[in-house]
Order: sequence, then C-alpha cells, then structure tokens
Amino acid sequence: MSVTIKDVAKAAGVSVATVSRVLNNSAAVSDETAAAVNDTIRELGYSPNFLGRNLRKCETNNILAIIPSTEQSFYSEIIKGMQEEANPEYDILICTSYSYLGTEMRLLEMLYNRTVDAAVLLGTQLDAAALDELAEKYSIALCCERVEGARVLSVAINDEAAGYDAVCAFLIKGRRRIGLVTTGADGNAALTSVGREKGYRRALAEFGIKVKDEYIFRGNYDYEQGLAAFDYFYSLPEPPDAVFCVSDLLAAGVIRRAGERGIKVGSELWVCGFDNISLSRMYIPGITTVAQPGYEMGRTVIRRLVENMRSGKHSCENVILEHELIIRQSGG
Amino acid sequence: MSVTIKDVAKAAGVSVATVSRVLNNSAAVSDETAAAVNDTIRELGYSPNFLGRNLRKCETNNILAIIPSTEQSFYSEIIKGMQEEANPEYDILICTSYSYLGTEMRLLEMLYNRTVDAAVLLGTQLDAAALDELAEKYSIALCCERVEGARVLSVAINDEAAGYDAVCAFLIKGRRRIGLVTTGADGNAALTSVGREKGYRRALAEFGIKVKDEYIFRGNYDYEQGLAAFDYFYSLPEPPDAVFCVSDLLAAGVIRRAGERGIKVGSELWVCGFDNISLSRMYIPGITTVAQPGYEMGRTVIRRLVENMRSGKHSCENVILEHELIIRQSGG
DNA sequence: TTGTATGCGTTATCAG
DNA sequence: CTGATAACGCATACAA
Repeated sequence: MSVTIKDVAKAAGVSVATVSRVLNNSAAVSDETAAAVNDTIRELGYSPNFLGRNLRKCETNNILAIIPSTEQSFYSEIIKGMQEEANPEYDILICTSYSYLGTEMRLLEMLYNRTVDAAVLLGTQLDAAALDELAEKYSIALCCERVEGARVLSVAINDEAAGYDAVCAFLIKGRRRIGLVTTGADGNAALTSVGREKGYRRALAEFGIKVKDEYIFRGNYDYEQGLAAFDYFYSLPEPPDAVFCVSDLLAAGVIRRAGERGIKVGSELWVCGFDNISLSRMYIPGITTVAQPGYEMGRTVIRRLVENMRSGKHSCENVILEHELIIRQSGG
Repeated sequence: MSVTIKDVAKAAGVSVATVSRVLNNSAAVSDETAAAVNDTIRELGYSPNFLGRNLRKCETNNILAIIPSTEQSFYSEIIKGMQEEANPEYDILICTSYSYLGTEMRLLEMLYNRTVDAAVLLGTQLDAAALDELAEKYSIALCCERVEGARVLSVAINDEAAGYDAVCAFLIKGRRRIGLVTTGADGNAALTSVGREKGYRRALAEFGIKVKDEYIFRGNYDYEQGLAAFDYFYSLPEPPDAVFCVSDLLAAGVIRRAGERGIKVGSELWVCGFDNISLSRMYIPGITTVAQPGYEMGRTVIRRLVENMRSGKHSCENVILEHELIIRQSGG
C-alpha cells in the first residue's frame, strides 16, 4: 500500500537496518550511504510508519490532555505552555470530558491501550483512590488543582491564598459585606472552590468579621449562576457591597444583572472574578480577577511529567505557582 | 512488562487466536470458552495494546482535528458535534496550530506516520494545491470554510449569504452608512471574510448604495482590532451609523470603545458580529450576530468523512448548512 | 469450534 | 560501518 522502509532499502541498495539507522541519526553510518539513503527517502516520499516504530519501542510520544471543554478559554494558555514544552519530542493530544466521569474514564483508556505515553488531567472528576491506582501504573499529572490525599504529581496555584488575597483587597479598601459566589449547588463543590472559600473565610476572620451564610451563594462556574447570584443577593434585606466569584463567568453574570437592575458596578457594588480569561479584560466594565500563570503551569506540568517518565521514578510533588490579583474597573 | 494477549491465552489454557476472537466478538467461539477467556482477562487486568492491533489492521480509529486555538470558543460546539458523531468508533484528537502554517504541516505528519486515520482542518493555512495533494493520499475534510478550487470535502455555511443577510438587516431598518470590519490587514484576507465582504457589497448594491472604501477597515479577527476600527471610523468626517464585523470579538472591541467615547450602541451606532460565541450573549449590550450551526457542522463533517473512509471513495462535495441571524441589543 | 503460523513496519541485537 | 534476523502485540488465513 504505502511505501515502507523495505522499499527504501531495496531502492537504495542497502539493508533495512541501515535505513533505520539513518532515520534515527545513528552515528554508525558513513556519510555517503546516509546521503544516498536520504536521497531515496525523498525520491520515494517515504515517511516512517509510527505504528511499527511505536510497537517496537513501546512508546508513542503522545501525551493526552483531558480538559472539561474547549469552551472555557481559561485552558488555552495552559495548553499552549504544554505544547511548547512538549515539542518536538511529544505531541499533546487534547480531548474533552465535558466534566463527565464516564467520558474521562473512556479517555483514560488511551493509557491502557498505549495510544499515549502519559496523561495530564485538568479538572478531573476522579477521586484520590482512583488517581492513586492510575498513577501506580501510568505516568499522570494534575494541572490547576490537587486532589487531597492523592499521591500524584500536580501543578496549581494556592487557591486558599488566592481567595484570601482577593477578599483582603475588598476589606482593605473598606468593604465589609462581602459575598461569595462559588460551586457546590449539588453538595460537592469543586476542589479549587473549596480552597478559595477557605481563603475567603480566613480573610474575614482576620478582619474580625463573622461569616454570614446568606452571603454565600452556591451554584456552578457558569454565567447563568452569576445572574442568579445577583438576584439572590439583592433579595436580601442588606445585600453585599462586594462579591468574590470563583470564576470570571460568574462575575460577568453578576455584573450583567447588576447593570440591568441599575446597580453601579465598581462603586455601589464591587465584583471580583477568577482566572483572568480574555472576557474579563474585554467586559464592560473590565473585571477585577485573580490570574493564574497558565502558560507557566502548562510548561511546568509537562516538564515535571517528562522528568518522571525519563527517570522511571514517580514524584508526586504538589508544585505551587504564583497567582496575581489583577485590578480592573469592577473591583473599585 | 505489561500483560499481553499471550499471558491471557496461557492462563486461560487457549491459543492467542481464541483470545483475539473473544476480544473482537467473533462469532466462531463457544460460549463457555468465551466466558472463561473473559474471566481471565478480568483477573489479569488485561487490556489490548492498540499499537499491535493498529499495526496489524493498519488503522488507529483516531481522527485529528486541527484548530487555530482553543482560545476561540467558537470551535467548541463544532468539536462537541464531531466527538458525538465519531464515538465510539473514533476518538477525536484536537491539536492547535495557532494559525501557523509550519505547525499545521507538522501536525499533518500524523497522517503520514499513521498516528491518525484522517484529519479535519478548521481554519487551515494550506492553499488549494497543497490540499489537493493531501486529499489524494489521505482522508481529509475542511470545516467552517471551503478553499476555492480545492477538491476536498468541506462543510461550511454560505458566508456570502450570511454577510448579505446581516447587512440587509441594517439596511431594511433604515441605516445607510454601513461600515465593514474585516480581516486582510496583511493583504490576504481569510477566505470566510472574503465571502462575507461579497455579501456586504451585494446588499449595498441592491439598495443602490455605493461602497465607500473608507467604510471598510481591514485588520484581523481580534478584539484589539475592534477597538482600532472604532477609532478609525470616528476619525472620519461622517462615521458609519452601523458596523458589520466578521467576528464577535471585533464587535466587542467596537462596542467597548464606543462606550468609552460616549457613543450609544444600539441606537446611535448599530453593531453586528459573527459566530455567536458565548461572549456575544453575555456582553453588555448583547451582541447581534450571525450564528453558525456549530454542533451540526461538527456532526456532518465527521459523518461525511467517515463515509468517505468506508467507501474508499473521495467525495469532495461542499456541504452548506444554514446560518441564522441573532438579534440582540447592539443591532438596534 | 479451535490452534498454528504468518506478517503488519519498525528497531535492536548480534555477527561480520 | 553494514547486514541478517528476531522481536514488539495483535489479527487473520488456513488447517485441523
């Protein structure tokens, strides 16, 4: 069907071993034969069939990245970092799980059946036990979050500190009625949200403010929940004067509804989001937010993962990178 | 290293052929042996190594999707459609080209080296000749655009008609000074933009309006160019009273800058975007836009591509799906 | 219904 | 420096 290494060998008048050596830049081949082989490779338009190579070497040079969705542009910088660190040795294959455990598990079969050499999980649905079991047999890493108790390499920010910083910025500038919009409508909040909520609580505690349950709205990460959160807060006798949201989309929803209700965001109500997605700088008003170093996180997770693969060891360090509070109009 | 089909065969007391037959649900195997084999498969925690299988069958059941970037959430619905149509037979592997020809060509090597069985190109940089050459040897398809003269399967909307519809909506409601914000700052505009511009021109012509070159701003697809476009238009003695942008991000930029300059969007100035990305419904004001049937496009392109692969034929039809004008506040 | 044997395309080992 | 050959894990044609 296609032209194989055999065809090249025959045409060049050498053995397949020699052609293979040329392909892999093996030193032990004379310049002239190498040149001749390369010529025929070009003539015949040959390119090696990786299925054969991979089978023989028992590796694919592919790394799987599982993301919840390409909808959330938050992941795009991370992916870029991952790719630039991986190339040219590895290709990053992106697959989407839609935050559905079944889909994620189906994708992880690519580890079992050797379609990929390793996997990076972004926003995983797996618990510590499942991750441990996986990490025992395969090279995996988490990005953007760590799972408490799991012995798995992870790269993330310190969500607790990030939540603390965001809320402190409100408190320092004099706001006292701080609302929180977070996940957990269904009872189990996202791990990152839990950390951010802890930071929210610590900040209030340090300022001697008692946490009011009615100032905490639990939904998911989406825009629509931001709309709902505003409606809820403004149904209270005394609404918050500042709101910390665990995503920029939530913040956008709050801001949108505030505008519709005639509440001035940036003066009457302050709003802070999370992630610094491109929307947050384009929105009207610009959204104050916590930026994660996405590109650096991507590079780091691949670098550490590849180190693990090469060394054969299984480091399960939790790498923490620095976040940054970005002040825009919505934050006062 | 890992447990193979041989280990299963030995443990189950059968030949590898029988195990293989069980794995592939071959009819010619007795229920009892099948049950026994399945038991040992479970016991040993065996899963087939696809490298061996793929090499043997000369197929991987992977389809590559090349997108410019995961930043543009526009592609996410398409990807979702592609995946749902492909599963469970195929996995969709997403890779990003960042609109860079070199990267795209490197990714296409996954066709040569058999990492994937086929590829879908979204926002390709390749020209007709290169596409033709590729399509001759491999199964490929374009999505979201067609390349004039290329004999390649494509699924897209009719950009000319879409541009026409958007501009007509302005004209019918009485606007006469229609601006266009499109790509092509560097001389070669995106193919889809060219179609949309044709529609813009046809609409104006039908209403007996002469196209004014100073009402056409050429940049790229990005938000920042929208800001620049507004500044440019409002430096004219008589600025447009409506602007058609070839992307929602451009529209967002125009709207943002208009707000900063005290121009009321939706009354004083009307703005229409393109793609109906999630931003366009969340923006303030909501952005009038042309929606592409992303999910359906994704399903369609995979369905047709797989048909091509199965039949061995190489249909190079240009499938056109229906677009839809979505009216929001920015459009008057 | 089951087993034997071959080959997919490549790399690595071992001689020469 | 080069060639012959075995193996990687699996599916299948052919025998039994």
